[in-house]
Amino acid sequence: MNDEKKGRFETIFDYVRTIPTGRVLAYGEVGQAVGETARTVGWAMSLVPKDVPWHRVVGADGYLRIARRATELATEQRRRLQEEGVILNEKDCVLAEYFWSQESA
DNA sequence: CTAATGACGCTAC
DNA sequence: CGTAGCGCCATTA
Repeated sequence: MNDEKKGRFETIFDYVRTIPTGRVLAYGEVGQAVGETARTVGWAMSLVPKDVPWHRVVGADGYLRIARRATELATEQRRRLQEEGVILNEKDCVLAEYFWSQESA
């Protein structure tokens, strides 16, 4: 245990795992919560394990920033979100009401 | 140590 | 509304 040498990812992964179903968060929001920047979060997402709901992480404006690099993954992410009850706009944009807030519940 | 990259965020044009 | 550039930080070569 204690493999903290893996990097800062562990902190980010742990936070993403705490995201409830039907809710989403932005890279910057997660980064701010763990004390890292959006860049670091985005990097961690590329190495995120399967036990982490990476599909619940979207852009700060609610759009799937991933679509810019991997449109195929964006389609899969969009499908997963809808299965969890998250509705997306015609532009693959998540409604602000789906953004999760620790103080909101 | 330097250079390049990356699933970001924002401003500028 | 679309594209480009800068900042910011971590990882890899």
